[in-house]
This record gives sequence, structure tokens and C-alpha cells, in this order.
Amino acid sequence: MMVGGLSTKLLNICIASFCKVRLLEKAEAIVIDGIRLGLIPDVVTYNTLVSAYSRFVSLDAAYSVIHRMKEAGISPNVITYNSLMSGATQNCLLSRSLDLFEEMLLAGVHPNLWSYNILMHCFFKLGKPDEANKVFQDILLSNLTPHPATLNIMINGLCNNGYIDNALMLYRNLQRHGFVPQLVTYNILINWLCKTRRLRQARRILKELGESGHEPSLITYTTVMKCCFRSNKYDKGLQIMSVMMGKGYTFDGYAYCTVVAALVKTGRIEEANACMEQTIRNGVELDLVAYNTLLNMYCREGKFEAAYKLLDEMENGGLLFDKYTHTIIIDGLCKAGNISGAQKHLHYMKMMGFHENLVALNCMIDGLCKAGQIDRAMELYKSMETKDSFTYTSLVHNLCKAGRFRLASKLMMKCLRHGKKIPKATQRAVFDGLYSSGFTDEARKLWWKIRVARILH
DNA sequence: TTAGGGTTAG
Repeated sequence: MMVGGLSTKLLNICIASFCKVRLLEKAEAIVIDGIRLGLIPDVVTYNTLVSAYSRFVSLDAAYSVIHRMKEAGISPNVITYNSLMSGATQNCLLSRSLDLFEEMLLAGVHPNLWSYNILMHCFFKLGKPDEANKVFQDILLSNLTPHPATLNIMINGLCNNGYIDNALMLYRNLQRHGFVPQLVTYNILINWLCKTRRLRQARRILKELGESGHEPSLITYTTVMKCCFRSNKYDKGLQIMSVMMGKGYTFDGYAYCTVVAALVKTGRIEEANACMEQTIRNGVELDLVAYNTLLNMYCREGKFEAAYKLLDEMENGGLLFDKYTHTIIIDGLCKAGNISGAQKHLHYMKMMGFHENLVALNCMIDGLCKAGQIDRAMELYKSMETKDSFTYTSLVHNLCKAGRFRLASKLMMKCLRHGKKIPKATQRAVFDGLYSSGFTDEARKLWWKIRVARILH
């Protein structure tokens, strides 16, 4: 429909641009203005709104648009359902997403390739790679031609479910059948190979990316930089950051958080502060992860007033604290020696539904030990359902410092028998402690037990 | 539509 040179198509472009930047109220205002001018919203108008509401607000809000759509005599089509499914999948409402697929079939709407792609993604997120693979096989057997994104979802989903070798095999097979990897494909593989410490293979894929003619993106660099930090190669990681800056990449929240977290971890707080200021100057909108990074920086600096102010800011902005937020607060308080504050927050965290936050409990154990309250740390340890090598290392190390070598030895063996690692330095401290305290027989036995555990695990 | 970021011990 055209009114004085304006058309619904043009109106839809305006609405889509507001939706893209989450300005849904403005998008709705444009719809109303359009109607006043005689421009009738069409299926594209409604689908654009459904997509934005299901991604950024809620499925209920998206359904209210569908209700308006139906009232206007327009039936939801495959794009409407795909938008709902995509929003549900992105927001981890996975069973809702599967229900929507059924609902689409019941409504007599035929799924298209995009519907199957979302369905595959959803199954992978649910940890059901076999189901996802069935969908993929159905696509191959049907008359639908897979989109490169279909293959990327498959490769990433396999990696995400622990099937990296299968993903690599699929990648090679597809290449033999003429598939030209996209930059995204390379980034997916590099990321998972880095995460699983298969660095030789990661380098190979990185080399293939270089030979492909694609220019590595900000995402590629962030992935490699993070990989360096993960391997404690901080200087190399920071060198990559300099290369990125030299190449003129504009850092986004992901890149900044990676750098700030590494600087904080290595105690380079001033540089971290400068980096964070640059982030804010660049207009990067802070999300939950960025807030947590900033919070950790304040806690490490001992700036608790600023930290609490930040927590208020997060709450006022409608951000819900997650397990990272709670852990950072508890660890920060412990490291500042405020054990009772940390315990109060631990209690609050549990009330908020985070009962088994292993990392937070480990921080509490370490905090109690360092405050000289090892028996209370042991009580907490006994009450925990799961423990990891951090739990044991903290306890064993601090028991040694307190001269309680026999208990340290007992705990350490329990840890090693469960196949969990204990740093060599901690093992040595237990052994030396037993020996120098006169428990020479026990020390010798421990040495053999460590060797046996090493062979068995 | 698909890819990158945040927490703990030694």
C-alpha cells in the first residue's frame, strides 16, 4: 500500500531497524503512526514484532502480537513460528521451542529449512545430539538444500556435546563434497579446539583460515587471545590485543571482558581500570558478564562501596544476579577477611536458589582456612555434595600450613583416588610434612599410594 | 538462524 510516497514496505524497514536495537516502543509508535497515515500493517510488520518480542521480551508478549495479527485477519506463517522458536531457543526455553514446532505442524504450516535449523540447534542445546542428527539426516534426505548455517549448527552442536572428533570428520567430509567453510565455521572449530586444549589442531585450522582468503574477525582474535590467557600465557595474549588494536578493530564487550579479566587475574588492576574506562567511553553497553567483570575488579581492589553501588545499578537495570555474581562477592569478601559477610552472602545466595554453587563454596572453604577456621571449613566440606580439586587443594594446603599433616594426607588420597588432580607442590608439602614430623612410615606409604593412584587414574 | 567474554586452590 502506498500513501503519499510512503509504503508499508518502507514502514517495515523502519520498524525492523528499531526492533534490531531493541527500541520496541518506538517500533510500536511507528506502527500507530503508519495506521494514522493509512498504511495497513502486513504479515512482515507483525512478524518483525513477533521476532523482537520473543527474543528480547517474552513469548507471552510475542503471542499478544500474534493475537493482534489474527484480529487484523492475518494468519501466522512459517516465519512467525520460526521467530517464536528462535526466540524460545535463544532464551533457553527449549521444551517450549519443541512444542512450538508441533504447534506449527498442527496449524497446518509447513516447516522450512530455517525451522529445521532451529530445531537442530534446540536439540543440541538440550544435550540431545542424536535427535539433532536425525533432523540433519531428514534435511539431507528431503529436497531441502542445507544452508552453510545448517552445517555450522551441526559442527558447533557436535563440539558442544563433546563430539569434537565427529565434528572434525563432518567438516572434512563436507569439504570433500564441495562445502566451502565460512569464517564462522573456522571460528567454531578454533574455539572448541582451544577450549579442549587441542592446540596443535587449533593452529592447523587457524592456518587453513589464513589460506582461505577470509580475514580473521574480532571473534577469531578474541578466541585466540582467550586461549592464551587460559594457558597462562598472559604476555602473548596481551600481544594479540595490541595486534588487534593495530589492525583497527573496535573492541566490543566480549573482547574487553577477556582483557580486563586477565589483567585483574594477574594483579594489573590499574591497566584493568584503564581498559574498563575505555570500554565505557566506546559506548559498549554493559551486560551481566561485563558487570560481573567490573564487580570482580572492584572486589580485588577492595572497593566494596563501589561494588555495592554497582550491584544496585545492576538490580535497578533489571539484571538478575547469576552464580558468577554471587561467587565474586563471596570470594571478594573472603579475600578482604570479612568472613561473616561472606557467610551472610552465602546464605542469601542459597535462598536465591543457588544451592550447589561449587566455586562459591570453594571460595568459602579457602576463606575459612585462611582465617584460621579450618574446622569450620571441614564442616562445610563434609556438607558438600560435590567436591573438586580446588576444594581438596585449599584444604590440604591449609592443613599442612597448620601442621595437621595426617588429616591432609587422608584428604589428599581421597582426592587422588577419585581421579582428581592435586598440584605437585601440595603433594610435596604433605609428604615433607609427614616426614619431618616423624611420621616416616606414613610418608613412605603415602609415596607409594600416590604412585598407585597415578597409575590407576 | 550458526562463532568469541565473566568466578576458586597451589
